[in-house]
Order: sequence, then structure tokens, then C-alpha cells
Amino acid sequence: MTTIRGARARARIEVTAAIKDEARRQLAAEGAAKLSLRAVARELGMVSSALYRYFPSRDELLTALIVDAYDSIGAAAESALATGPTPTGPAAHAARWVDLCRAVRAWALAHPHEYALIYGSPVPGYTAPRDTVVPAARVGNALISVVRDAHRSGGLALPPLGEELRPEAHRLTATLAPDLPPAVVVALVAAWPQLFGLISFELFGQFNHVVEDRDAFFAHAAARLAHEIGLGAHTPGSPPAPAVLPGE
Amino acid sequence: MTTIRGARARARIEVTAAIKDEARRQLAAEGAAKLSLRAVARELGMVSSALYRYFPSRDELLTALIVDAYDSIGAAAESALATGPTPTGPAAHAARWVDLCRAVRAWALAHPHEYALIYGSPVPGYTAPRDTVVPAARVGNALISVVRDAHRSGGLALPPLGEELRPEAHRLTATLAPDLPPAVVVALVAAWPQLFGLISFELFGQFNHVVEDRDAFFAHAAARLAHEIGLGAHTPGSPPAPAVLPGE
DNA sequence: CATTTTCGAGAGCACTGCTCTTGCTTTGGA
DNA sequence: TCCAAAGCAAGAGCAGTGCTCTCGAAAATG
Repeated sequence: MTTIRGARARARIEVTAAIKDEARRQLAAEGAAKLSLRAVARELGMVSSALYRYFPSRDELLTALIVDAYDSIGAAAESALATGPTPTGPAAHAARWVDLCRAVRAWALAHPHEYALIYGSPVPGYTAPRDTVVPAARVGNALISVVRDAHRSGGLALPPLGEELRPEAHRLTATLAPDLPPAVVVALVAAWPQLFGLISFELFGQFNHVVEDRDAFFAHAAARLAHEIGLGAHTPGSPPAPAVLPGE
Repeated sequence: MTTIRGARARARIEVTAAIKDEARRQLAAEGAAKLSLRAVARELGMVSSALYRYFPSRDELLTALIVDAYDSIGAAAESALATGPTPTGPAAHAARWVDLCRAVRAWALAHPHEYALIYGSPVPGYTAPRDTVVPAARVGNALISVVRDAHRSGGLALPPLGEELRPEAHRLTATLAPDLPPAVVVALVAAWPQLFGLISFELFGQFNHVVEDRDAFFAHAAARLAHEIGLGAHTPGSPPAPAVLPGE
């Protein structure tokens, strides 16, 4: 409703935003470890103690930045799906997957320190607060939605699934995507960290002096991940996959 | 030749080792961000300025710990290969791959902060010095050696390789493993960060409230990676459970 | 034995996160 | 309209950090 509650309340959100902006600037410039409350306050022309009226501690400020970063990369992922063409065949679903992966990687390359903040090692006093779990799921949900669209149009092959993983597969399916086959959900949940492994290695310097043509390499790896999930399959002779519900 | 050059030289290596040990203790206890030169010196009964005779800066100390961590995880990987049975068939090569992955993951779970130091976000103003590149390659070399053994015994399928990745594939092959087919090298170099993506997500809390049976999930994902490279696919240690290969 | 090098100790600088107290300003109820 | 309550900025201060410099003692070297 954003009711106008007087100058004071308005000033508060403005100052809060200014603090986050300046903090994000320092984060992008120097990294999370060098982010200093005093420096932020100094840059904003206030004294450091005044900043504690807005964020009770440095960790709380970092948490706010983490939430924003999750939202930002999540929005980038969703926008990649929204702007892409409507898939018109099995191969198009795989292409959509690759496009989504590319958008996530592009965001990471454009915001390396924010990426490190959320997908790198957890910060000092790390205990992911509840606020972060919803924004953190946005990229995962985007990945799921691509696979779900493919499944609905019947262009999805079933990955193999060992017997000993069945319980976990049903658990994952129930909590993440009850409308998808468990074997697909397992492959999807496996592809998810592998995608970020590719991005992290590139971003954190592990590819230095190893992989040169990183765009092509990433596109290839993302396409292989799509294939691993069952995307892009011609599904010869298979009718639109009957939605096997995980319920027993 | 570790010639005895007097009490002073001997004391120096002893003190250096003691500093690293204590620093490693604090690293394991609190993480890299909380590692304090003064605290290390305090615990060792010396004054902080004396510590600078052994390590010119905090970053240099961290670099020493990084090198040690790379050596440690590399040794764990190599030892997993050394103690395992000699592979006697295509399936055994895949099992060796999974065992290797498991050993790397086990090391990571046992040394979370050291893992974060080398595979998490790079610390503040650090640029990986030359000293780290050789130890950093040990795990990668172990992965390569498994695939090489499989290739030599003929039990290796060729992964697909797009045309646009051919130049990069040959570059990678020339620098990493000239005796392996380029398509295999590409798949291997892709599997490498994906393996660490799986470990990092588990270790950094991304699997919380998502994946429960992590041992089984990891074993499955590692086996799929093996299959992706061309190694015979089946889960290790178990009787030849006939995995359903993806119809193609 | 004399000299050079090496080392530990201490003081000190500039910085950090954070707390507490002191006044000033805005706000909302009587 | 007035006044107490709440919100806020500022300053001082505490305990900690990485790092530099100087000084005196000890060891290695000639």
C-alpha cells in the first residue's frame, strides 16, 4: 500500500536504500570481506553509529545484500524464460534450458562478487536466515519450469534411476515437482549444482590456463546437462508421458 | 638434503610449522575470515610482530594453508586410487571413478573450511600465486588417470562433441591428455567442475531441506558423470544392478 | 674475538565492529 | 495546541585487527 506515513518513515526507507546501494557498490568493488560499515557510513556522510539504526549488525546488512542478490539472479533467470520464444518441439525445450543456463552465467559474470556472496563459501557468521530461502529458490524454480513445460508437451525422456535412490527420488519429487517423474526430478536436482559448479569454476579462476573458449564450452556443457535430464529427446514412439504421480 | 645448519635454522622450520598448525586449527574452528595473526601468535606465546619474521603478511599465511589444502585433498584422491583394486573390466573403471569422487567428497566433508578456502569464493585481495597451480592440479590429474586407464583397456565410449567445440577440444587435449580422444577430454573437463559443484552445494548448505540421503544422491550423480564421460555405467560396490540406459 | 645477520619484544598507527550516552527532532495522543 | 514518547544523529569509547618501526639480545660468520 505504500501509504505516506510522514517524512520520517519516508526518510527511513530512503536511507536504508542508500545504505544498501553504497554497500553494494563496495561489495562490487572490493568483495564481501572488505565491506566496511564505517566506510559505508563515511561515504554517506554519516557517522558509523547512526548506521546501526538501520541495520543491527554487519551481518544483517550482508544478509540484505544476499537476499537482493538471490532476487536479482532469480529475476534474470525468469526474464530469460519470459523473453524467449515459446518452445515448439523437443529440441526447443533443450534450447530453452541452455538459454536459461546462459542467462544465469551471464548474471554471474556481470556480478561476480554478488555471485560469490550467495554461491561461494558462506560468510563468517553464516546461518542462512529464513528470509533467504524463498528468493534462493527462484533459479531452481525456473529450471524446474523448463523441464515441466517439456514434460507437458511430451518431449522428455526418462533418465535411468537406480533402485537405492528411489526413496530419495520420491521425497524430492513430492517437495519439488509432484507432476514430474521421479527420475527426472533426480536428474534435475543433480544438474542444478553441476550448473553452478561450471559457473563457479570459471568465476573463481579454476579454469585459468585450462579452458579458453568459455562461451562455447559452457554452452556445450549446458546442452549435455539438458540431455542428461531427458530434454531434447525425440522420444521415438513414446506417447506424451503419462504423469506418473509419486503418491504410493 | 635437510642438512643440519645449526639450531637457528632448525628452530625456524619448527616455528614455521607450529604457526601453520595453529593457523590450521583456527581455520578449522572458525573459518578463514576469523583467522587472526594476533590470535595465532598469542596462542603460540609470542608477540604478533614476531610472526612477521616467518610470514610477511596474513595473505601469505593463507596461501601456505591453501597449498597445504590442495596437497591434502590431492593426496586423498591419489590414495583412493592407490588402495582400490585394479580395475578388471569396463564397470570396474566406472566404479573407480565413483570411488575417487567419494574420496574427494569425504575429504571435503572432513575439512569443510579448508575446502571452502580452495574451492569457495577467493579470499579478499588474493590472486592465486604460482605455488598453488601444481598442487591444485593433483585431483584433476587423478580424475584423468582413471579415464586414461579405462581408455587403455578399451572400455571407453565416445561422448558426442559438437563441431563448434573442436578447436577448444584439441587445445584441451594437447595440454591435458594428448593420449585421450578430444571428446573424452571435453567431457572430463566438464565433469570436473560439476563434481565440485555437487560437493560445494552440499557443503555450503544449498542442499538443506532439499536433498536428504546425500550419500546415495552423490553416488548416483557421480556414476552419471562417469557415464557422461564414457565410463561403463553402474553403481559401485553393489552387485551388477542393471541400470536402465537412456534410450537413444 | 669482532661483526654481521637474525630474531623477539614493545610501542604505535590506522582501521574495524559495536555499545552507550547525550542531545535534538519528529510524531502522535490528550 | 501542547507535551511526553519515540526516533534519530553524533560523539566518545572499548576491544580487536593487520602491519610498521625501533631496540636490544642472541646466534652465525668472518
